[in-house]
Amino acid sequence: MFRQFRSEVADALGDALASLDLPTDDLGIERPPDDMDATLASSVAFRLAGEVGAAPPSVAADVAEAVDVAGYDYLAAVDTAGPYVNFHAGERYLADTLDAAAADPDYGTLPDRDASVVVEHTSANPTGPVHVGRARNPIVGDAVANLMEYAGYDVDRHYYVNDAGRQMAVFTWAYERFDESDLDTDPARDRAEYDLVRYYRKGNAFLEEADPAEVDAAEEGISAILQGLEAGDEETYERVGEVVDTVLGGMKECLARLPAEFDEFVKETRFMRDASTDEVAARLKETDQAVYEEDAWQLELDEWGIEKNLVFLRSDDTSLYTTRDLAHHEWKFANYDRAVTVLGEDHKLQADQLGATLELLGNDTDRLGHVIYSYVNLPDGKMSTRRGTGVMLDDLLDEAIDRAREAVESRMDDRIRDDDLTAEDVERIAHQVGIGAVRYDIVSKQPAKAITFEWEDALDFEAQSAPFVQYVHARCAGILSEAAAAGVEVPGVTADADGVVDVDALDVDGAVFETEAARELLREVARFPAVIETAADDLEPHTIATFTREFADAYNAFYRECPVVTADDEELRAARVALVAAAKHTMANALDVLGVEAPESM
RNA sequence: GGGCACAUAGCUCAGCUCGGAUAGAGCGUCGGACUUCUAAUCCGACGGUCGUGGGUUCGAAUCCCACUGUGCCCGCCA
Repeated sequence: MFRQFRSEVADALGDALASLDLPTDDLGIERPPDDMDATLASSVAFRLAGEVGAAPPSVAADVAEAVDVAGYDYLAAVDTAGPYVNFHAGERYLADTLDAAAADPDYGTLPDRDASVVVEHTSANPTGPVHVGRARNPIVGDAVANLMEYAGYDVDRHYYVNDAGRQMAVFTWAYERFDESDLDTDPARDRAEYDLVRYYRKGNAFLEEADPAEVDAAEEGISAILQGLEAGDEETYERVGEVVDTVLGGMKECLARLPAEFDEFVKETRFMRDASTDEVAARLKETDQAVYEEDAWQLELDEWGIEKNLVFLRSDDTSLYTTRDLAHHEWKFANYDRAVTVLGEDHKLQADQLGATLELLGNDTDRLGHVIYSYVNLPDGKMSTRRGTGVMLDDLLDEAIDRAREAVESRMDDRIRDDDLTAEDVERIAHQVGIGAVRYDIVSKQPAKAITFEWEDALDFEAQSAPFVQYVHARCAGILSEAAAAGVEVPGVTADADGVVDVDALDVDGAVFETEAARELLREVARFPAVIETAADDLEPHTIATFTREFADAYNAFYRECPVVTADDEELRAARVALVAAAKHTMANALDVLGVEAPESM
């Protein structure tokens, strides 16, 4: 609704300016401050004041006078407040919003764009347990993927597996070289990646500490693995693959707890085996930017503002990570309309080089998108799988669930409420709130900002956090089930088990719009699809979290002022039940984008 | 040394892409509201040189420049 209203305002204002022979290139349409009773406003009068030769308020009055609201569905009135032209939506705007959102559990989903997008995220090297330093990636990445789906894209989620590098060669060598008896620790958790990471750490420690002769022998073994991969040796692929798949299997289980699921795990070696990396390298050699210096093939990318040469073939003619990633991205372009990658800021230069080189190879890099996030660090330094430092994501999630469970239980004791929560309910709520709080805390912040991990901050359920917005959903669900269970007769309006309300017979011109709190809530509901659209266009899922907070404020004001089940008359009750259903769908879907569960009760 | 980010209330953060109405929330502090559809809620008060300095503009937290501080990157590693 908001999107149509916004387009109506643009049309009406454009026509008005044209009729006054004024430029229409900058309409200055914006959202007015919260306390202003207008749906949209324009600051165009400021810019036209000089041209017209009159003060902005006078220009605004002339413009408002020239706007013709006839013929528009939602644009009902125009007035001015000083230099601003304010646009007001009519009753039908709110009525249609109520109608659309109450009846549609998928409210907020935009029309199919007939375009596919691959969202690549996480892609952590399969060397061991997922630690909190990396956790921003799956949480932001999953939200970006969800967001694109809501925005009408056909989305695939990919995890790019770096299975061709030295790290995996070292890991494979160490796994084969050492036995359980060589290790001095037990696995921190009974899962594959916790088991195998011990070999990886043991191998790395060995390479640092062992006698030079032993290290030389080890390096020979590692080198043999790397050469086997490069030569396309099947046996080597199998040896490395066993380690990669086993560790990755464990990491998948950890990520599934968030939950973050993937449609495909794309292995780097795939682009070595199918010869596409060689093909990319051959094409790069033919470009004007290719130079052969210091025995290696390089690209001069200074046209793209990158001073550092990019080596794409080593002196022994083997490929590098970036060369393979080029083949990987051309494969993405061949299969998808857009490719979005979520990656840490340490990969920024590499991403810039990749983009420049893809353009050089003739690709349309407008199809490429990046979400760059800054790492989560510990108060006293970085997290490292190799060194074994860091807080594991599993431990954070466990602790979050434990603390959430304590909170549920203490609230049941301390509070005056008619709870009939079963033990299963407590456990469900603990999971929903605990994991939701971790995700919400991370996804609600701008990814570019650095975060230092502190247990207390990460697990604070009081601050603007998941339970605050989840509670709104639980309140909606409570009212709807209350209305249904109490057998409240609401003509034309029935809420089924999923909270879907049939509003066909609802008199939407009814009293629901008399209360300002209800109108304000409906305006927030109306805004949701536009919020999805903007967030998807900008790849900014954190703006959805901001929306959930603003939406929660509007809902809580409505909740305070407008009794629903006990409303005075049937028509009002029916309309408010529909509004609650609309609010529930809005919040449920906003939370769904964020990957945060929407509890029916809490 | 060069490049890319970030800096907003005591603390944690929105707002910046595309300049516009009194810079917004939460936490903390202080004071209120549960015989009421769930108080994980709500209401009120206190709290700001928007890092510093310049510039552009009718108008700058927002755009430009310089500086300071912090993070990240600058390998024939991934």
